[in-house]
Amino acid sequence: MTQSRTHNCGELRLCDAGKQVTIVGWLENVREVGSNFAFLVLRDYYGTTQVVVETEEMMQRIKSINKESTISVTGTVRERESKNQKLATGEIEVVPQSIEVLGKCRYNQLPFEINKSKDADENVRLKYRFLDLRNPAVKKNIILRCNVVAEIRRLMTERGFLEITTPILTASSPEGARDYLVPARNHPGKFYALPQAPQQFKQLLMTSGFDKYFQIAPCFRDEDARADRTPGEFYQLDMEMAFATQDDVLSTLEAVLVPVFEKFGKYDRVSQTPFRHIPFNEAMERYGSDKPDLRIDLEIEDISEIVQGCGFGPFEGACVKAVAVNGFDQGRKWIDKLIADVEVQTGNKACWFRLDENGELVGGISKFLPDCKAALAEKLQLQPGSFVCMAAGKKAAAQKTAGVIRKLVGTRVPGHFDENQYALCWIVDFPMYEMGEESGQLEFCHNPFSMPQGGVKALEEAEGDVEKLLAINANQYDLVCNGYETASGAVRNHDPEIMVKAFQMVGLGEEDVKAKFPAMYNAFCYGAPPHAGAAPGIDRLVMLLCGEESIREVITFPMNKNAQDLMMGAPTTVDQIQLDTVHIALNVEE
RNA sequence: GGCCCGGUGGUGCAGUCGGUUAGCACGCCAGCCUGUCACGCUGGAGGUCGACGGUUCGAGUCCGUUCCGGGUCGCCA
Repeated sequence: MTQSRTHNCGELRLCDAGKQVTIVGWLENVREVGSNFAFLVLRDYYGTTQVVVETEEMMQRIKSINKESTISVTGTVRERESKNQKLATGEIEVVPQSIEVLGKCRYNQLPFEINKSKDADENVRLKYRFLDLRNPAVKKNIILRCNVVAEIRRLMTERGFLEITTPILTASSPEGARDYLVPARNHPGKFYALPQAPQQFKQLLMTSGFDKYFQIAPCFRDEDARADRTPGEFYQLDMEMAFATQDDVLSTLEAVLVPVFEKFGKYDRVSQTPFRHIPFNEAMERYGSDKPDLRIDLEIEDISEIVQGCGFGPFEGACVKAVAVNGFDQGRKWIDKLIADVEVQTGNKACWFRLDENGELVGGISKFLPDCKAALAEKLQLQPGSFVCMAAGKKAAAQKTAGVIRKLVGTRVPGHFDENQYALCWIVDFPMYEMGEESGQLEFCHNPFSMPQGGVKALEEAEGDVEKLLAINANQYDLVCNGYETASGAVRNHDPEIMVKAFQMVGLGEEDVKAKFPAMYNAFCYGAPPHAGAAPGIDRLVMLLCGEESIREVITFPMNKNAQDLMMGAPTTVDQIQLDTVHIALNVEE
């Protein structure tokens, strides 16, 4: 580059007319108007600026330059003859004296058009992510993410939190997700693991007396992807506070996250603090989910007792949940789509009935229900034109299915979904234990680090009584925003004796605790502070702020669903020498 | 691993009941156009319809198998 730029492509204004400038960027478009006259659009990070070519010499010069080449234009700023009010730089143009190609684009046909890259096939976008990111509409999410992270750092630091980094190469943890393993060259047969979260490190920092810790922490989990869950790696605002209660953590996160939602969010409305607290059991009962979307005003009703004996097989002896809407005017096709979508998302079939304009039971399973009609009408506040969709089964399955019905009906029937807001709530009082579906044994419901409510006393009183144990709640909480789990946290169990007791309830002993969490168990025996913390997911938070439905839109270089990086070609095979160095023999089926 | 949806020129999509030369928009190439800004106009190139097999006189379309992608269930302490 013979001449450094004097201005960027977003800053020239009418007052700059007459100045000699050099601007650089990507050749976004060429509009030829007449054989000796053309407009070039030059784009950089900051914006676009129009360059007008008026001489035959310059026309020849630009003919050979492919779009998306980088060029340097030196020339004079001039007031436009016809201005474009839609553009920040729309009042001026640059008349070039020289145009230098800095980086030639060797292809005149791109894999996709830059400004339409969001419509392109995702494989192609991910393979050419560097081109995809040239699109300002794609780039904007990444920029927002940077600003969000900077703001979070500022707010946390302001509140006295220290950002402390923790190891990436660490020990495999025995529970939770599958680990990513890294062979240890100097220790044949042994492996490091990438951390699923800095959980144990941050708790150890508390025992070391770092009062308030946070970290924008990479976390690695070898689990399958979802639309809102990237495979492989993701980032959390990992935070922990010593000598803190649940309320200390919740109010800290409210104080940090609300300004972030207000400043960067797509929607202006954000829930007022303190956010609503909804106990887990209540959330499951009323919303059929531990991450309810509170923008939907529908709630689930239990009609198990009303419909017992109605003669419809799946209802017999089952838990039956219903979602009702009034003023329903959709046809059979709509309903069939709903039932099909519920089945796709839950694996369970929903059933339904309607009341027609005369208040008569019609459609679906209505023929089984005449005897229950009055009771149903009272419980569900039915009117002529009501639609009721139901799920039956074991309690948890019926709740979950009804939760999906609530979400689909609420967003599809007009008037029940107040979309343009951030509806936040805390889900609290998660159960400490649950019955394992496969094992039939008592298991930790979420994680074994949480302090059981009532402490060791609650455990001792419930010991041996499965019902009582299942009723014990943990000091554990999730932050939910618009139906997405946005953060998860707990008051930790910092007492080795309570830890051992908690493990005993699931059939494990002191030796197991020591073996699974040696550092923490050891550290807690040397005087640990009560502590609590949480970890909001950065990717999901930014996704909510941007209003994106795919998490890949807020990750700079995302992997695809199958945890492949199509751009870099990861994962790859490696040389035999590399394998030998780390003492790995492959056992791969053809 | 199960289920649902999709795969058609470089890109996005249409393609009816199985029937003639597979359409449209954008992009690309050529020509025209002196104020465009989603520039416009005219013409052109570009397709083994994901792959394999089957049914049929005839398959983009129907059937089977398979590959790839997305969604979802399982999974995610």
